[in-house]
Amino acid sequence: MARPRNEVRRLAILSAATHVIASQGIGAASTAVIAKGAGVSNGSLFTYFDTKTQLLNELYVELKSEMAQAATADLPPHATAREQVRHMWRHWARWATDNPAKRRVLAQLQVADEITAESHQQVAAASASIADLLERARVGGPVQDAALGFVLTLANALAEAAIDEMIRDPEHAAANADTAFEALWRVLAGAIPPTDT
Amino acid sequence: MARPRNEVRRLAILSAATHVIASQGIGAASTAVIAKGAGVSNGSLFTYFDTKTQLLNELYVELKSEMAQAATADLPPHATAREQVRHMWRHWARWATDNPAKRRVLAQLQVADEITAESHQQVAAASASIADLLERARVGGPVQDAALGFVLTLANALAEAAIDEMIRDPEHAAANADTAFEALWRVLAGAIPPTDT
Amino acid sequence: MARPRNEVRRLAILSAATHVIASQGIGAASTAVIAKGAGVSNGSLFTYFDTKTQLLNELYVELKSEMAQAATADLPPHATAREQVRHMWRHWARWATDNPAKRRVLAQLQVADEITAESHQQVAAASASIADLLERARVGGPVQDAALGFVLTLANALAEAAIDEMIRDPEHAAANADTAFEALWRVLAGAIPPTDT
Amino acid sequence: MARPRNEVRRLAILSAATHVIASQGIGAASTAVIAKGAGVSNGSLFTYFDTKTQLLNELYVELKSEMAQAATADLPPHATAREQVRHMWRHWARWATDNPAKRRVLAQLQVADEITAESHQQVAAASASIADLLERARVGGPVQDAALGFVLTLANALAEAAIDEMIRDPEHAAANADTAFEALWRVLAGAIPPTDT
DNA sequence: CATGAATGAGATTTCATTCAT
DNA sequence: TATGAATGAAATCTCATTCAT
Repeated sequence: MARPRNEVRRLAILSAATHVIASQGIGAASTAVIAKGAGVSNGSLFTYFDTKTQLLNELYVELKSEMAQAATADLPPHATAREQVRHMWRHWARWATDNPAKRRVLAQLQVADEITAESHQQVAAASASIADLLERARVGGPVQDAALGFVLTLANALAEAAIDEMIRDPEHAAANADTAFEALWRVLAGAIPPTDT
Repeated sequence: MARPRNEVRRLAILSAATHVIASQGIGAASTAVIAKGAGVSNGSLFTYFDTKTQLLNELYVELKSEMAQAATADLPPHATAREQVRHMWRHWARWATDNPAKRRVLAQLQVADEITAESHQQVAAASASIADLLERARVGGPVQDAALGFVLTLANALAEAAIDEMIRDPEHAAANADTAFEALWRVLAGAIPPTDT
Repeated sequence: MARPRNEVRRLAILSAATHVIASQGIGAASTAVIAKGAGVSNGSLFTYFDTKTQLLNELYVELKSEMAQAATADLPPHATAREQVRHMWRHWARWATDNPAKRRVLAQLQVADEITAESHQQVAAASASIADLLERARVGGPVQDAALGFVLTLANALAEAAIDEMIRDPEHAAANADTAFEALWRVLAGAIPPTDT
Repeated sequence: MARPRNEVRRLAILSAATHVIASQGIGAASTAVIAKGAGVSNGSLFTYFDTKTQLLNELYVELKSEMAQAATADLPPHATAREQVRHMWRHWARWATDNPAKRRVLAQLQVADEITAESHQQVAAASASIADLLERARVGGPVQDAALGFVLTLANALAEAAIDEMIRDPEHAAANADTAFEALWRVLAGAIPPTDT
């Protein structure tokens, strides 16, 4: 079954999957429900995705890539590392708060057994520019000798936790975002520069 | 008296569930497989747990409580906050690396839709001493004004990420453990004392 | 398993079965539920009744016999057939309205597949005095040449329908009882005597 | 268009259910057995009926409607009430003796707990012309002041009992049919016209 | 004899996937 | 290519009956 040309339908299916998983949980996301949500027949879904597992994997890669892209968009090229990390962090947090459903889905897919090692690798590749930035930011800091993967995991965990809290308590979102950024930066660079917004 | 309800069997079922979920994922953990793994008949499982959901919830609470208890065992009462956090962190990490299967299960159950709000509350109660310690540790630090829940989430995410990495790369586990603790401490207290192990 | 001596328990089980079936339907009457209703252990039930089918059959015979006995109690020996039938009918209706649960159970058991032919025969034997009375009453009437079983079935159906209605609409129970008796009598004897009551 | 939902298959399932219930009782009528009897896969049954309960309810309504329609087919419009009731009675009896399996099923479903109040209402609506006829027939008779529901119940019980007997003893079916009709008529109208047949 | 845990054969229902139309 | 009916394996849970205590 070659990939068909009607990209719109494919996206409709992925979108429906997102909404179903976000609102009802991954357990309720049967192919029938997803197809209906996409306004597509049950059987049609399988001309766009060979298996349900494949659908889930593609969704995972797509969402994670979108998030990575949002995080690193418009990075000011000549700013300091701290400025760049702060920029990234803001965009990351904005994408997350703007797309709570996608975030919820990502959280579920991240630990789902159906996601293959290959997908995780693809995601890592798509997150390369985030990795690059963190690599630069940690130079001279306390985690400079750790494995980069470890630092990435740490940073990601921190960010996820912060965003979770921001979504849960929108009123203090701004303050928490700042606090979280400072925490992230302390982990990376260990110190706080004298002045900065 | 009839055959008494056998606590050993109940634990065997929970243990079987742990092993199945850890090795095959939560999707493969049917009651049939769990029962067989426990050397128990399919029907018998349901004399120990009314529903599969209940089994999962009890397993979650049990594992998380065990972890919390391991983390806060033998806390030196008169040590500094930093010493206490370090102590907790070491025990936590040791439990996690000693029980990788339980860790994997916990990671899966934490985001499973079957886990009820009540179970999450029970877990929070069981983790009270961890919360207390972090509450003391952050005094005067950069996150002292954030919601405690937020700090807990942050610390937990950090620890989980670190332990993930330690399990993934056992050779550098010790070094990573130290790095992670320093990161955790910086998040909590913001500064590094001049001397300490 | 010989019949045990503790008749009280046996009756408690039958009574519990009656209440469960009457209120929840025969589908909800598992041996566990019946046993609990009788304040008896699950296993114990099987020392009083070899199988669930046997329990149901004994219950059926018991209830039907009780009803037949109630219907023909204190039959005035020298009264006319009409007087006797009326007497029987009144007692029958009273028993039914006084024991609505038992009635409902009887209605369910009558058509249950578990009731054996033998039980139906036993019931017929227990209803012999009703049969005798009807046999006498129909002499000279329009159904005098039909099979007696047929007449019995007819009379029973009529009575059941009437009692159903009396239970459903208690306010007009008395009037309906009279109407039903007249109907019954017309079926049996075909004519209404000039004066009576 | 996909394969269209096949009415033939739906009827095959209902028919299989009828045969199983008639010969083995409602207790033996598992969806697996019914599906196999219909030459249909287990899962397929559920594309025609959402639940087993629904299947049973539809079967009940369908059979009862068929019976009511058979009973009131070709009613001579200008005949006397007695003629019309006799006509109805004959058709009713013929349908019943021609379809003994359906009859047995109806008897079982009538008292099954799975049949909903709504189904009973639908059945009542489908039996409206029978009710109309009885309403006309009882005018001036001894049950003219009773609730119509009561009269319907009575008539139905009488008919059912008679048909039971006719099926049980086919040799005397014709004679019993006549006897039963006279009984029915006496209940309704109280008197027997001088000449007829 | 009483108890209630143990058993395992079903029962109903869901669902990814296939395939006739 | 789109549709949705068809499939049957699997999943959860129930229950009559047995049997260790």
